[in-house]
Amino acid sequence: MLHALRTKGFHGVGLNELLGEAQAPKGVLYHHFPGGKTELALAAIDHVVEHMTHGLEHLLSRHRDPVQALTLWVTEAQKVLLASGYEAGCPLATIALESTAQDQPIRQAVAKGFEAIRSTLKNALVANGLEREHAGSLAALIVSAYEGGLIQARVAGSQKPLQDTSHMVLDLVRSSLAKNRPS
Amino acid sequence: MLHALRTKGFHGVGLNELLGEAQAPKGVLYHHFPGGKTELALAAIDHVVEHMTHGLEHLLSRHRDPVQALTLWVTEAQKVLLASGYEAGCPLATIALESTAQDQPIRQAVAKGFEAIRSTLKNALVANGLEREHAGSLAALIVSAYEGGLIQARVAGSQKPLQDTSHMVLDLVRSSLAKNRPS
DNA sequence: TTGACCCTAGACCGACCGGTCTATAGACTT
DNA sequence: AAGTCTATAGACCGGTCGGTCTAGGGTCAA
Repeated sequence: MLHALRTKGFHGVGLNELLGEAQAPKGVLYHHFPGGKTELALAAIDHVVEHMTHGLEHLLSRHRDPVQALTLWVTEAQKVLLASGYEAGCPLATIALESTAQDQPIRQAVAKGFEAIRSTLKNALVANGLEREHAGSLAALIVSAYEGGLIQARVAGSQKPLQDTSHMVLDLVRSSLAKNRPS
Repeated sequence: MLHALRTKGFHGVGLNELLGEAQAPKGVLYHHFPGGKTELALAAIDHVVEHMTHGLEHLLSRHRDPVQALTLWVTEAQKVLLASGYEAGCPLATIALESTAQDQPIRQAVAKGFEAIRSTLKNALVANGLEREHAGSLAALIVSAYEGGLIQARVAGSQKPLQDTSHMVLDLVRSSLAKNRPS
């Protein structure tokens, strides 16, 4: 589901196709997920959000320098993108854009996910000396850049837009931290 | 088509629904667009790309300070987003993420669009004293931030993520320009 | 061994998808 | 006025969608 979601999007995946790949019949799906495709997507979203925030927190805790952690984070995304032949971007972004006002539950889950990632980043930045508001804005930019960079790289079939973007953002983070904690 | 594309995405819009709104029968569509839905989407993409690049160039030519032009650009996007009840983001992003490796023509059109916007921004930055490579990276970041900010704002139902993001980016552009042209 | 219960399997459903095709209305030529 | 050609209208098509429903297999307790 996750792979399909990030490559084709919610509407792009067929339930039958999905179940075919998984060698599973419909019965079992609707037994465990009475909510059908939507509930399945929600579970996938929750899963990916947890995965992302955990991975991010792990990197941030392992590396004293947030810039280094973020660099590794982006590197990982680039690896995944490349390995998938520029098909696998961020699942959250795809679902986010496809969702309409009717898909409230899905939208809320995605929004919560972005919020969680921003919050994780913000806390790390605050812990490194940044003022709260500044850290919040910077966190929003990091997420934006990540998503936007992935979008451009995906359609361009090239790492360049993502590399350029992350290069600029990392520079900004670096200088922001240096300015506020000139230890 | 454009409105539908940016709110529901390519797969999310039904052809019948579209034609119903437009009060047009199928015949006329397939007469003018033998390629069907795909060709229609291509036309819509070309249209929106032209609209965006023209608008951007217009703003850049009108205002000596690129930061001011970009500020107005973002403000406009915010207005549209708000007026649509947080439904209308950037059509390019939605299509970009939904497209699969099979949708080559669509992907190329979107990629060309992003490339055009980046190029426009880059030229403006170079004209204002930035070194070429730096300008290219900064242009990529601006586009990334714009797209990523819109995504987050859309699902969050709030301008904040976009505002935070653009605030940071505009600061960065401002300081970059100031550093390289300390006139 | 029997009955109860849970899970699985996949046939089946109506709705709707994108796309095709024929009939025809209207304008333009001669 | 007759013929031609283009643009319109929408009925219709097979395929696929997400979702439902029933029949059956497996595993318990008694």
